[in-house]
Amino acid sequence: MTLSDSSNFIVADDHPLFREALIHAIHNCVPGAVIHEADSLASLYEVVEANPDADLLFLDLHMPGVSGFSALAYMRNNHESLPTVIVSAVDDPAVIKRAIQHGASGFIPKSSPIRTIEAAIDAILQGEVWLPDNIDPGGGGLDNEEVRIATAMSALTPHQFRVLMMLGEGLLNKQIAYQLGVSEATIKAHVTAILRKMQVTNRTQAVLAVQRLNTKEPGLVE
Amino acid sequence: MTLSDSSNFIVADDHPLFREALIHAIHNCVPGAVIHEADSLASLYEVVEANPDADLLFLDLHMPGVSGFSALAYMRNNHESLPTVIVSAVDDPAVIKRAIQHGASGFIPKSSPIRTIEAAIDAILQGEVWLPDNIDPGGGGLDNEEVRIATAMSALTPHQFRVLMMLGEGLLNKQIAYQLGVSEATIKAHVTAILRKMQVTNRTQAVLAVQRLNTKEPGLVE
DNA sequence: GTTGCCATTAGCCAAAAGTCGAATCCGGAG
DNA sequence: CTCCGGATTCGACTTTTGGCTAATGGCAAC
Repeated sequence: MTLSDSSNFIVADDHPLFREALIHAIHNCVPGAVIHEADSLASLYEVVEANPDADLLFLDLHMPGVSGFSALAYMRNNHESLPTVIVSAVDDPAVIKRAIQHGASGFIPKSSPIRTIEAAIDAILQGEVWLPDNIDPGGGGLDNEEVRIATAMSALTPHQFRVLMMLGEGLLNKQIAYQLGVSEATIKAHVTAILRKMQVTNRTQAVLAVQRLNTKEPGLVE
Repeated sequence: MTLSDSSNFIVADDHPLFREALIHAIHNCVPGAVIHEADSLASLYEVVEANPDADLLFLDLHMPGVSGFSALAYMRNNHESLPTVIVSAVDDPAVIKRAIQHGASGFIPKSSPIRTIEAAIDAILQGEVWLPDNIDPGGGGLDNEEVRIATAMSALTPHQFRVLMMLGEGLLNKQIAYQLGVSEATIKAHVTAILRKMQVTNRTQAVLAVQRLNTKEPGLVE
């Protein structure tokens, strides 16, 4: 009941069954909605590029190619006009808080009953920020270091971001080049740019930086 | 009131104030106890080597040089006769469960009242496994991958383990060599041995493996 | 169009990483 | 004591990284 007849949504989740269920819920909320699917970081790129006018992105925290808040931080700063809702099996309050602080427009735990999920979708389409019950997004802000990393990461170009994620899998330049179908020289150029922007001096440190956005553990008190 | 007059304890924690408080509590439980202190991974090594007959180790989860379960996994497999109690500011049930599954003889949250800490020490000296209230160590076991990593890590020699931890800080071979006072060639040899034992092909992958023992996030469901 | 950014690649070079084999040291078994 | 195995050390060699320059083409904004 919410929008024009040409509502465009993107659902990014690597679990086909859940994707289908989510799409079903969306259709219940917005009957005429057009929904595009992605099941990996690579396909998410394609879909987002192909649909720059999308109204909302449902993003799983863990997909092949990305894990944690990396993708969220990147999407938020490179496609500011595309609101992003996190859909995740994790329901740790700290994770939810961090997602919101990284710019998510809502957080839907996969464990939610369908009724709740539909209510969440409705609320978010109204422009609200939807959170599970009993979650207070207030309180302490993000770790300084985490903000710095997220900011640096959002300054990466799409290709650089993909390469960074592959560094995070421990791949060699050669392997990355092969998988992306480009020459090793290209990857080296990307890596150099990545190290600069992330303000680190080698790939291991870049990977460690990414890890800080990919774990529940923010900065470890005491 | 528990043991012979020559009880030997080791307290490893980088926070001087807390170390003192813990030592005080131990003295209350075992008046004649001899207590050795360590405030880093390096000093922990020295103290453990110097006191192979120690009766119990109180180990903080986060010290300069190590973070997470790495040190626990290593100690448990290289000094089997030395029971280890984790003392940590973290009190996430999942973390406590994993500590026990990695072979800890108990878990004492730093937030515990002194009375409780003393009760914990008493219980552990009796040979019991002490846990905070309302923690059930049962349930799902450790991630397969996590077990493999912990096992591989426990096969490392002391030097190799230290080098691995320093890899985990993103240091260069050169820097590690300087800090340990040996040549770069030596570090390279250690790294090669580490890569073999951890069954990975480069340092980035080794660091990623270590990270899996250093975060709350075990294997990420769904 | 012109300008600027991104992606791509080559080529070159210096530094870092990783492999191999060998020397040394050291603690325990015989 | 001698011998053995592992830990530690190190140098020589190969591969991988990372930095720099320069050139190409595409695409979007001005």
